[in-house]
Amino acid sequence: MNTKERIFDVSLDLFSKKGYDSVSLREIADEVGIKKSSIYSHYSAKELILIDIFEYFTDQFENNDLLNSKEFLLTPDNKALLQNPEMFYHKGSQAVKEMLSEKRNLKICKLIFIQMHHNENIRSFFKNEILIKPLMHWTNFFRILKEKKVIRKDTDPKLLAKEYYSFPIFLLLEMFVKYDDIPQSSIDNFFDETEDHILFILDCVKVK
Amino acid sequence: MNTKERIFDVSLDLFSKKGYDSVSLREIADEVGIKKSSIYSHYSAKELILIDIFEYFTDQFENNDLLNSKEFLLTPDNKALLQNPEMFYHKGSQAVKEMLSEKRNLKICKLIFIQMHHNENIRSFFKNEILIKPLMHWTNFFRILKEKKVIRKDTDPKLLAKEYYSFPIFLLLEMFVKYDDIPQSSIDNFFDETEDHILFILDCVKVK
DNA sequence: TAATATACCTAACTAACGGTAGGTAGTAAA
DNA sequence: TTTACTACCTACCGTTAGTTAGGTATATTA
Repeated sequence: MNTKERIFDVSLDLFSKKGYDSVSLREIADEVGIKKSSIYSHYSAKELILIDIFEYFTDQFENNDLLNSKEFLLTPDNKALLQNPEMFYHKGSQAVKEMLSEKRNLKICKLIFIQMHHNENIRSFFKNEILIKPLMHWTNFFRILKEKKVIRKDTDPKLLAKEYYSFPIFLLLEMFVKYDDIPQSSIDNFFDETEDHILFILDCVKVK
Repeated sequence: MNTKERIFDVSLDLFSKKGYDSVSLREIADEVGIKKSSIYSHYSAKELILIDIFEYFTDQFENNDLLNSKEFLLTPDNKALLQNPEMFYHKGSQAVKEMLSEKRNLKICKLIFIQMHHNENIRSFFKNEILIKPLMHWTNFFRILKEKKVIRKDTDPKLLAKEYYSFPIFLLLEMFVKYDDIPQSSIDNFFDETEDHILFILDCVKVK
């Protein structure tokens, strides 16, 4: 593992625990085992480390196979979906699981939660990619289920989207507040609870 | 309005927008219209401003009449609750509404969301008072409803508590990410959406 | 009227920050 | 063998942070 990667990982680790501003280059250098000025051989400014971390994440976000797969795309003709909406949820959940199973990504995710109020780029990423787009996605999901009479007609797709989505976001927030280093058991638990949750919601609104 | 109060309010305003560390005493002093060293006539250290703000909030939290009223206390013998659980929710919601209707409290609430990852006191306050205790409260709520057969017996009070509570927390987070200054319309909307939400949940699990 | 306290000021201090200059040892290419 | 580059070093820079010292004008109290 080369020095630049070590700087990347040490920075990410510290940033995700204390926030960007509270971590000094001296601290990073100490942890890596070099002098602070040597960091400049790899990153020409502190902020470029943060940008690098953030780019690493968004690249993965955009290139995630499952999130972009045809199976994940929701169309009104998707027979499999209509017969088994839980299956469709499962696909999406798989994509998130794949992403968060890498420790780096989980740390970046935490960093985003911590840092979004202090950095305009991260804030707008959170707003668009973590709030608006997923909510649109799930609204569409419930809208189609409603059109196709899989779920009751007195339901509001937009409300249901929030009903569904607020739960895992809450769990993430809870996790990030609770732990500096997030244990694997807690991650597993996150997916279990979210699974129970979607089953509950679907059971509530399905046409019996 | 005396100078100390002005320092309090200006600090709260800036802290809730940019976070504690990103706001300098110069900035606060400029906004108040005095020199930075004059702040020390009122607060002997920067952190004492934050502590003062935080104490102001927790005092209100502990002394909130509605939250401590008998009507709010949940007992298995509470006939009114069993006949109309929506009413019980309404009481709790009133207490929160009363609290957040004061602009200062809303700003402090935002400050807590922003600052909790950087301050151990605020983090543990959030963990205990905003996460653990409310979840216990709502678990108890659903547990009694279940015992008294108001809601279905195949429900899990703990899951229901999270089902209920994750939603308003999500809305708060959404609001704090979206706005620097939170407009009244957004606050009104928060309570409307939360009301729709609890009605939806109760409707889902009620014995018909 | 004299003494005291308050609320502000200017000016300076110390510590820490991100960043730069300039040098050195080791490696690789010409 | 010379040249050039890389990755690191020591030492220092300017800036800004929170904080303190010491002074002044105003208002209150003895």
